[in-house]
Amino acid sequence: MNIDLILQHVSRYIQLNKNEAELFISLLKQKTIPRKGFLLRQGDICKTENFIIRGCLRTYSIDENGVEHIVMFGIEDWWVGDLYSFLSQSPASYFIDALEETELLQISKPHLDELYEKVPKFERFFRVLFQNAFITQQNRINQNLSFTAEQRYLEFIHKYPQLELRIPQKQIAAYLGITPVFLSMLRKKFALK
Amino acid sequence: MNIDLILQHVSRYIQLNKNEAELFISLLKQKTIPRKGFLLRQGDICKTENFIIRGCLRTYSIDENGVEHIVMFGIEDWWVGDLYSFLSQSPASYFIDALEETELLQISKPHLDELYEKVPKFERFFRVLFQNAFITQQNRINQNLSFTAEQRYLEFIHKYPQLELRIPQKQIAAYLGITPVFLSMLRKKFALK
DNA sequence: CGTCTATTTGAATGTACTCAAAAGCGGTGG
DNA sequence: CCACCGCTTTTGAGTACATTCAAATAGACG
Repeated sequence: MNIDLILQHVSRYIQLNKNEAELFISLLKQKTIPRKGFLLRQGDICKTENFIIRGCLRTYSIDENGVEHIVMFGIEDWWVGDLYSFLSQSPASYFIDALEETELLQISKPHLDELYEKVPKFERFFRVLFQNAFITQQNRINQNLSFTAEQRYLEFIHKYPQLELRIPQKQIAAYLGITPVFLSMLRKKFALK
Repeated sequence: MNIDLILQHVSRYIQLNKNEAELFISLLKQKTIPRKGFLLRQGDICKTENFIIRGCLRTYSIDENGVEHIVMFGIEDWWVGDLYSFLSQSPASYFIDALEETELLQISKPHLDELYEKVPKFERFFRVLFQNAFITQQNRINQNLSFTAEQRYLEFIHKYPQLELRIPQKQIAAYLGITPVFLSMLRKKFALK
């Protein structure tokens, strides 16, 4: 079980002694999701928060016209899940599926509560994580308000150059909030320059 | 100094004993901002996180064409600030000003760090706060991707009926990401039905 | 009461979408 | 290993949603 990655990840924010690290690890469960496999469907209860060791997931909704809208991509070193569903144990708003075969470490709500209880440092760990996520999301909201589709696309490939190579164009369009057709037109325009 | 509101707010998530509450309060500074007054300008360093006791603030950016885009409104019981600027003590991306005369309780970065140190429960407090803010923002991102301007407007007045009455239409347009002119057209359409 | 700002209205324009069809690409089975 | 099938991307034409510009009207505040 590939534990090093998550211990390294945690150690960027808090220091664990041996006992604490062992407890933490004992609360995790490994899972592998094949390409195109689902981690969560709209309407399910989200039972776990999920740390990605390897692979790529997308969190998305499907609107009344059947169009997919991606609220986030997850790759190595990221946590994914439907947080509201997880916390309230109510039906999920989002689908989560794999764009590549993906290896996860999962923690259930009871286990996470136990972890907060026994190792309160994890309050800080997740406080910092959510803090950062808040900043990232606020940025994205601001950019969605301020920028045209063209600017948002350029910003995306500038900020996530790795992702652009791994992910079909169609998915990038669903993240930017435009149609694949329109994204194709934008790219053609750039190619001419 | 009106402290009850913030103590009540904190007690929704963590329990403080008398000493802890006194320490917390001792780290806060009160401030009043007049209508149209600024709490923060783009380029300033954001020195404090700010809890709103009374009034209404807006956090916004101004794009290259001089157009304002509102990333959030803040009213009673909310925290506002430019979080990235606050944490890194680097120049702010956002302006924050008052739509109404607003009363704040402010905590500086050194004081907040001291608070985390001396009363670690506050790690949990802010962890939960950021958790909730994350969910709210993710929702907004999803709605910006999924909905037309018309749907977003209806959603807004449904979700924040109090705000709609307190805030000029122009500001709502800047929050929804549309022009005031177009919002006016939408409203006319509804009035006819 | 007068000034300044917000809102409304109308016309012309632009950005992004829909629909339809063709071309490209990748995975799978024969 | 090649051929085929399904999915993604491209291309083009027509359309819809939202913007810009300009001017008139309404409302708020000193």
